[in-house]
Amino acid sequence: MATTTAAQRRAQAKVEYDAFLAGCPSRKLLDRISDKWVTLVLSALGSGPGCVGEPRPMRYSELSRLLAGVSQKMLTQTLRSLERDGLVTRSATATVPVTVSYELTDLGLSLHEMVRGLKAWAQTHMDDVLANRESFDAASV
Amino acid sequence: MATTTAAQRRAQAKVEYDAFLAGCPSRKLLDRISDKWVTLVLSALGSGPGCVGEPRPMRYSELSRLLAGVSQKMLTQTLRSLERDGLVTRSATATVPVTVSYELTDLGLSLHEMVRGLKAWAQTHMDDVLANRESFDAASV
DNA sequence: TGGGGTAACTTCCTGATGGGAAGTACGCAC
DNA sequence: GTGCGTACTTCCCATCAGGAAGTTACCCCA
Repeated sequence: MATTTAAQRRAQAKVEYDAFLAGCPSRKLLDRISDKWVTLVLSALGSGPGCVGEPRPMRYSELSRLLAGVSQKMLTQTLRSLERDGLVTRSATATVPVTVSYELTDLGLSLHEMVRGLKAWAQTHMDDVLANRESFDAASV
Repeated sequence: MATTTAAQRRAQAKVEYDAFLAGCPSRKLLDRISDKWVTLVLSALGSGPGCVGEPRPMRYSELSRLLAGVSQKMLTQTLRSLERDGLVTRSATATVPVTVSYELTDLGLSLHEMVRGLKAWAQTHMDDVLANRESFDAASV
């Protein structure tokens, strides 16, 4: 047949791209999204401050305040690359001073589903990890 | 009451730890697991070369070959920190030369569930991202 | 009319970090 | 005793992230 369904194309992509290969474009993409600021920005845009809300647009300054410790440079850089990859949209309104807000696209939302799990995992398993570190450090004195 | 169940403690941890805060330990943990080599190592140990198999132990050299482009330094460093955090176990058998193999713990397996999604996402949405980049770059000439 | 304020960057400098390559330890085989 | 294979470890350098200060554009208040 001449046409393929989305599911078929996706299944094919799975064998075409292999993120284990250094030269594969999907490896570079995986490197890009396996980044702490990407994870935090997507978490913020996807479920708000408490990580329990709905996806909603957020302003630059709001993100900057929420993601404690992010430098302006890194935030701008991260948002720019997410925009380029089609994961967020940037919209500036001509108020004074100019107001810029960022929002997840559908594609960004699909990645958010994955990333949200990471943040939740870190928070729920923190105690386990801490305990493991303690016993590891104690053993290797 | 004086005792708490594991589930209660976990629910409490969710509010105690907030990875958005720069000083929170879970933020540092999230930074640690939002790392390209962590993602790739966990993917490899969790589902083998094609990302379709079962979790199984892998040798240092096997990982090094599979994760094309990883330096020995980074692989050792990543494995060490995963071991410290209780996500993998390291077992050396006294053959000649010594054989070392790494295997996911239950904790590592639970993180693998999240991480596997990231790699799959990168591979299935590669084309979308590529298309977005093209139109973005074309628009900003 | 000019000084101050704010949002969203941008630039510069410097310290940290990742990659590459070379070195190490061990023990057997030749 | 020399060479090899595995699993590291160390050193050096290029790149990169963080911090702080500068930039633009416009309005408000005196």
